[in-house]
Amino acid sequence: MAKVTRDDVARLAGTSTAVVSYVINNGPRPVAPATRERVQAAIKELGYRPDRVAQAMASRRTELIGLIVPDARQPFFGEMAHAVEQAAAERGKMVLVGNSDYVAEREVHYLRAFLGMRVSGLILVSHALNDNAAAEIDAWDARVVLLHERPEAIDDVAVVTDDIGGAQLAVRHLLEHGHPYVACLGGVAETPLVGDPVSDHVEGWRRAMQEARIPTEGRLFEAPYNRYDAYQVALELLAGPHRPPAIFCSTDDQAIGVLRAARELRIEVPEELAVAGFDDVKEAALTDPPLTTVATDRTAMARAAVDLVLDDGLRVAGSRRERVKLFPSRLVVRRSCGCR
Amino acid sequence: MAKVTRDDVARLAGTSTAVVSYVINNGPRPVAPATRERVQAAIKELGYRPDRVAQAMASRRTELIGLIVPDARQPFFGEMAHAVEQAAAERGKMVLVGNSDYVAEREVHYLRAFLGMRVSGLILVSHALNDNAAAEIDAWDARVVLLHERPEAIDDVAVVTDDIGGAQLAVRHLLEHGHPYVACLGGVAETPLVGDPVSDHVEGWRRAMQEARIPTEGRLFEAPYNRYDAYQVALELLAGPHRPPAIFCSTDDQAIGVLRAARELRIEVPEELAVAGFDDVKEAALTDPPLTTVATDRTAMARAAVDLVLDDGLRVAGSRRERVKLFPSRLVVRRSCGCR
DNA sequence: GCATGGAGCGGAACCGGTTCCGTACCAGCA
DNA sequence: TGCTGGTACGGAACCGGTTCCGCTCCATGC
Repeated sequence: MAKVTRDDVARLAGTSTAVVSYVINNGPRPVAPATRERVQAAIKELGYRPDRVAQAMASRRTELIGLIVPDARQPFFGEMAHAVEQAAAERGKMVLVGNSDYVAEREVHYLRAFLGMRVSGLILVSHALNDNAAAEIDAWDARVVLLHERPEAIDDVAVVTDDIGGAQLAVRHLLEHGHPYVACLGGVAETPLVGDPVSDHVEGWRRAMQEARIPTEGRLFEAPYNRYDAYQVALELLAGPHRPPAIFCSTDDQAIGVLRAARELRIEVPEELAVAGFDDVKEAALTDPPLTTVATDRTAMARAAVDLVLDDGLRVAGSRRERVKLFPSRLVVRRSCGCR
Repeated sequence: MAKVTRDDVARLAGTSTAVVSYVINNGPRPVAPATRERVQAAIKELGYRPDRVAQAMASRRTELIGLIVPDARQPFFGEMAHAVEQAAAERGKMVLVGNSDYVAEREVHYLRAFLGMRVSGLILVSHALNDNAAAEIDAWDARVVLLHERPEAIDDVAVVTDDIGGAQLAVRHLLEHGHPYVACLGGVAETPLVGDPVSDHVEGWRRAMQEARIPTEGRLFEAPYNRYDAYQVALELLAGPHRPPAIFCSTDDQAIGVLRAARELRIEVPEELAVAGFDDVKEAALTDPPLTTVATDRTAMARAAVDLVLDDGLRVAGSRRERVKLFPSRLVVRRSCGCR
């Protein structure tokens, strides 16, 4: 099909290209109803579709939001990305997703690429944020919202959950079952970041243990945030001489790996080992036993992030206004912790 | 930071904007080494970054590939999307991902949106493809490659696996263990499509059963392609009066749901129930017991799809050249089928 | 010595829209 | 009737690049 431009439409409707533009965008200038109808008829007849690239070029705007996540294959990030996509669609925007794979330079790569495409805003759910990225963002004068994470380097606008508090809830709950202590499976921090939610989970664990006057030394273990690596680490830990009575994992995905390792070793959960996670991914309800975890409202958070980035997303490295939107987290009790 | 255009660069380097362009794109016109260096110095000094939108506008090309999947949260699609992203990155392209959520109109929506953004090609891994979508693609004269699926409406360029043959392998393998028959958990087809790989899995099951002269009537069950729905269906099926001795699932995700249901019902796998899936998602190695399945080379398929779409992706609804790239599938034997 | 040709570059058209500016036209009012 | 003001619209500049066209300059060949 031959390319149809707005010129063709204007010609057929007997008007100017400007008017066609106003009809398509509903203003801002008044258009006589009769003209409007002629234009619309012409558009339909020719099967005209405006060229988004040209629109973006001329208007210096796009309908795009960039989203950067570490790895969308992990359930938490996948679900978060999906929620952002939904929220964006509700506002007529499309989402570009980039997976950083936890590599800082890939993150900067996507940052650059997205900004070059003139996305109208950026949402970062990222582990690898560093000064390099901050500089990039600053140079482009971009609207950015941090979702779920809040590294130090960049901390103006963020949508986060109460990670420390949520973790405390979970650990306290485990302690109430009378376990002498609760071990913690934290993440492996390539770049230790203040504001990393997962390390905040570790912090929550630490606080809950301290409240109960239980020492934490030697009870913190580490694994990458996914089930596969957590499985390997758990196999060693649980088969070793100091198997903990209970373990709090900083992500559900890790907890799933731990459950799998326990089964492998014929350790009964929750009778011989209590397990809790964090995130309440969909799968947590279908593990065996179902996983006790801490839920966050991903849908609401995604919506908030989209709203913020579109309405008043800030330049990240500019004024330190500290606009942080905090969402509560709540404990979801299932069988893996020994209740019922 | 003030916007820097190539004009500024040209001025600083004492040359024309055209030359700047040739330097950035490495040709096609020769540029004297000295000039090239002056331009590069100017670019660096000014921190100039070309505007992708303007580039796309002027060159009528983009570095974008559109990818439409049903739901990237499902492991298979998530892994496929990741593979495509990798393959595209190797060729310097970026991927726009759209989730159709199995809804045909959302698919057309993304199709339209992506084409409006002048993606240089489209890769469809989609269930909902229909004539509507085909018309849209045709209207835009787009380059399209179908990955993993091959609906009738659109069948020129496709990258697929040997779904029927792979399923036969798995079912034959199950039969060799002496089970009187193998049940099949197929998909729920909103729109029955010839070329739907998952229904091809069912077809493979049917053929393998026929080879062995075993009737298939009443032995085909249906569930949506994810573990959650499959779990529900399996609970009923396995608790009912006609529990099959073995079951072949059309996707691994479904098989995971079946395994979970079996555990819930205290049915031992593989002793009391043999299970096999299809796809060999990463998680299949970590189920309990590990899942026997049929593997396809997603990395190679994704790469092939990217190559096809960039090099000689065809207009889908044009000539019926039937360019189909078939990849073999192979059986991966793990414990869930009773071996070892 | 002069035609030939290719390398290197500047100028300008162009991609397909948006948006500013100016004007024609008509109604309302003095 | 003449002036004012607002409505509807046409013309054209502009967004920031790419790419075509043609010019200059210099080396080469006869």
